[in-house]
Amino acid sequence: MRPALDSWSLRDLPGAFLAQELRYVGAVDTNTSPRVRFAPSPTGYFHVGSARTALFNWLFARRNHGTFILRIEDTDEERGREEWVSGILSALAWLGLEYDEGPYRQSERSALHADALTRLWDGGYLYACGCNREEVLERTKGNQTPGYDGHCRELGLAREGRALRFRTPRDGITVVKDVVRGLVEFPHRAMEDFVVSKANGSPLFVLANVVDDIDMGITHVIRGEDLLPSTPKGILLWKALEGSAVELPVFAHLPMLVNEKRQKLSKRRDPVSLEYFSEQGYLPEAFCNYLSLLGWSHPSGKELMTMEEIIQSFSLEDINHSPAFFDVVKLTHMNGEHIRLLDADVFAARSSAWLDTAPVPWARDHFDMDTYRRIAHIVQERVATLAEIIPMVDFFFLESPIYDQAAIESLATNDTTRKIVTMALDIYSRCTWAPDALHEATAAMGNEIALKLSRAQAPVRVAVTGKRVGPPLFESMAILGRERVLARLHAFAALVARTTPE
RNA sequence: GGCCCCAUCGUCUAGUGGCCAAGGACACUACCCUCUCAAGGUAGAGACACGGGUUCGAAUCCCGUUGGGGCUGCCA
Repeated sequence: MRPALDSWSLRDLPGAFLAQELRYVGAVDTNTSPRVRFAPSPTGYFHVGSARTALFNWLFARRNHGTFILRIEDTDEERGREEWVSGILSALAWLGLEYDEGPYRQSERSALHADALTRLWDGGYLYACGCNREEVLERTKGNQTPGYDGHCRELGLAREGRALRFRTPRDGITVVKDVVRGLVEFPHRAMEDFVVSKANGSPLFVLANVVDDIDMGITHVIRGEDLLPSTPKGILLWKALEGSAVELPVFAHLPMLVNEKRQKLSKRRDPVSLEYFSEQGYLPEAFCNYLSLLGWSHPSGKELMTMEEIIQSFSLEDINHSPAFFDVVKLTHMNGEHIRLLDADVFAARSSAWLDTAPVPWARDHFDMDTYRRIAHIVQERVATLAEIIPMVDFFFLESPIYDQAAIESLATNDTTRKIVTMALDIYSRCTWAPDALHEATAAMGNEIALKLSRAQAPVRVAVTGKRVGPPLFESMAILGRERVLARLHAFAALVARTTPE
């Protein structure tokens, strides 16, 4: 299905290409150190598809001791917005994908693009076009091959004030050599004379993208598969600019990330920004780990990996062909695994830092780091996201717990509740204040009225934490302290009395 | 419509002609563990889209069909 890379280097490369390769013999560094770029356009918030592309570029650069370049493709001043640019920057920062060069702004490189345009014009590769979209559509309505009909191709129109089109060869094909797809052939007759610059003179994507790639010495173009159809256009431009014998970059078109309807993830249609994941308490390393598994897999099949492990085994050749659905459920599970991988003190530090800016129900100055440190390891082994910590520890930092109404009501109609609370008030005021002793005391209490521990602890749990589920009760009580526990039991008794229906 | 890409459990994938009565992970089910909830452990259910070839032998190679997707902008 996919020809080996070296099979085509011998077979279909022209002699000139081989000569080109020979020039680099001895020039060790330029030939062995790859240069890749992540080139987002600031036309929407940063979503997971962009993150995956950025990650794969970064992984490839790190694996091969190459250079990872960030280039903002902001040539469309109509759609670009400055806040989207900072969104890109902060997303990359959160992901931990630091770039070695950039951020370059394409809009600041217009002199370069203008120069390329002039060279192409002078070389006869371009022609001016005065048609507008409506006219073209009108003329080509019934055509077999869609797109521009070449109306102005031989008109010899003056360049000024007109859009410029590339004179696509009528015959022949352009072959895209792609590491993940193999050789992909595009017949020229199915390619239109595409526009390279607008009537106002500003360059379009294909042009600016290629000119900048050439200028920056990009060796590997790693991007989404949606860009595959525009690649032959880029190659045509590349050859027009650099000569047909030029050494093209290695292309790697990554399979699309799709939504539940198997459509390409879109900024408008699938509003899941990266910000959401950091706000929900996903760990960037877990996020990257999960993302790395979308279209790529470790040769051993290992899934839970550190960034270092991923870097060490990452390779473009191992990327698969099919689109992948971004599954938040699996991401969440993996996030939990990464949380559990953390050293206890690291978890305490990172999670408390996250809590610091998260929406929490307690007053900020009621948060107590010493208490948190004591409970953190218990929380660590049962949450999948940092956001799940909040309801699990809130009762430590609240004056009185947030009561689960359903729990209160069901306990209030239960006779044993009152008994247990009364007994608990008594026994907890006398017993040793330690998890084991509290465990025994509660079990003994249950024994007296023939209740299993699971039943006997329930009212106590609700009284102390406000909820039916939570961290281990006796450890929590030990940390909370005898006074506060007793106070909550009293308050709870009153609450139950008030709630009890006659 | 045209061009291009893709096709293994619900999902992400392993698989590059025999080691596959198809392996792993998430989700699901049952059980174990257990003070609740998780975590953890064990077991289970679950897929090669279809049809033709090639071959002693095909999930793997070829052709076709079907299905899905991408592109088709003076967006990127």
